Amino acid sequence: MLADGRKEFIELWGDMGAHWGVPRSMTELHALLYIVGGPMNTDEIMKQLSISRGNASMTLRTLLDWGIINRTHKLHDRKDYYTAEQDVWKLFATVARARKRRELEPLAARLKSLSLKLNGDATSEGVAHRERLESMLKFIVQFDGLSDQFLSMGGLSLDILSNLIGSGKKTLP
Amino acid sequence: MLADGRKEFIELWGDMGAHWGVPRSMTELHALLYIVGGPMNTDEIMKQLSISRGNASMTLRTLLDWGIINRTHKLHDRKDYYTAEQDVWKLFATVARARKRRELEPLAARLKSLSLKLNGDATSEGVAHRERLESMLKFIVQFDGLSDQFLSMGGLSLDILSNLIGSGKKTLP
DNA sequence: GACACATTTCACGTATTTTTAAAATTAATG
DNA sequence: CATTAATTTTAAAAATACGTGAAATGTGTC
Repeated sequence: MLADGRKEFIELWGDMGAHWGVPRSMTELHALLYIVGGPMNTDEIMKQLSISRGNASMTLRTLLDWGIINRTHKLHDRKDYYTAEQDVWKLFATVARARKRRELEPLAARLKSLSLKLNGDATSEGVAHRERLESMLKFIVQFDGLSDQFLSMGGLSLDILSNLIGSGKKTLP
Repeated sequence: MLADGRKEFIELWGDMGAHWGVPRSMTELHALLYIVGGPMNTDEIMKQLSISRGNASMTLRTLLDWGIINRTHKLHDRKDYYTAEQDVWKLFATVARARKRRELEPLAARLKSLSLKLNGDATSEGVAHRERLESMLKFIVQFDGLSDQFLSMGGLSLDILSNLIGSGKKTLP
């Protein structure tokens, strides 16, 4: 039913997900909704991707949790319909923010408490270890802060920053 | 032999790796070398992490490939010794560049060829699909370019950019 | 409030990935 | 050039993650 190019896009997106440690069906399902553009219900999705109802249900829920798809309804139809966010920047920012919250922030917190724990150790070795730990921590905190700012800049950030950093060299003639 | 805090750091780093789809022993081994700071040989590493020689060997090779540890030697000792890069920015930039090359660039290439393939389809549906595909592609290409610039800025990038973007608001008093 | 349909949960089997242990290869020393 | 030590490869075992289908739980309609 879906033309070749679209199937290939879905596969491609699935490969990408697999590479990133995200279940293949997660990114595939999202790719399907993204490329189709309009709302689809669970059965249509199951058929297109040939996945089970259970899998579809769990994956849809996770995508909803991540905030990159939405649930809608049609009149006189009890089925749930799903649509993907079409703004690529929003998509990216949502996923990035979620990852940041789930991974970077807990990491920083654990490093911080570890650093405190090492305070007691006054041996030269202990001090050296704490220093290394702290430069790691410092980096992560800085990176975290920068990504906050970056993500709150909105969709034009990429253009703006490219110009800022590259001192305008790389723009088109 | 290793104090508690260090063990915890290794575990923490291992957890992080697992989250990112990288084998746990990969990031653990790197964490060990990073926190210890000095050169270690395979046997010391095996003992500390209680992993097999085979595992240690394969993991060390991969870390060498990634360019985040180095091989050294001691006089009158045939064993190989390994040290981790201590500069956190270099560490980050190396890993990021490798990921970029291995993931972002092939992705962009595949999207590009897909977009061409869809050119033949002149139905309104086909056109809509190609448009979505192309906004995705455009984003990825832009992002790719920006990260190139970012990664070539060196260790002070984080500070500099924070000030640039945040218009100096978030610096210390 | 009971029926029909839709969704979610969960225990299970399957597949993939990671680790191990042992065999093979490579290199170094006397 | 043989012997010993170190490393890499390999194949099997263990661990983990993934998807499935059926049963259970919801939800709206008559």
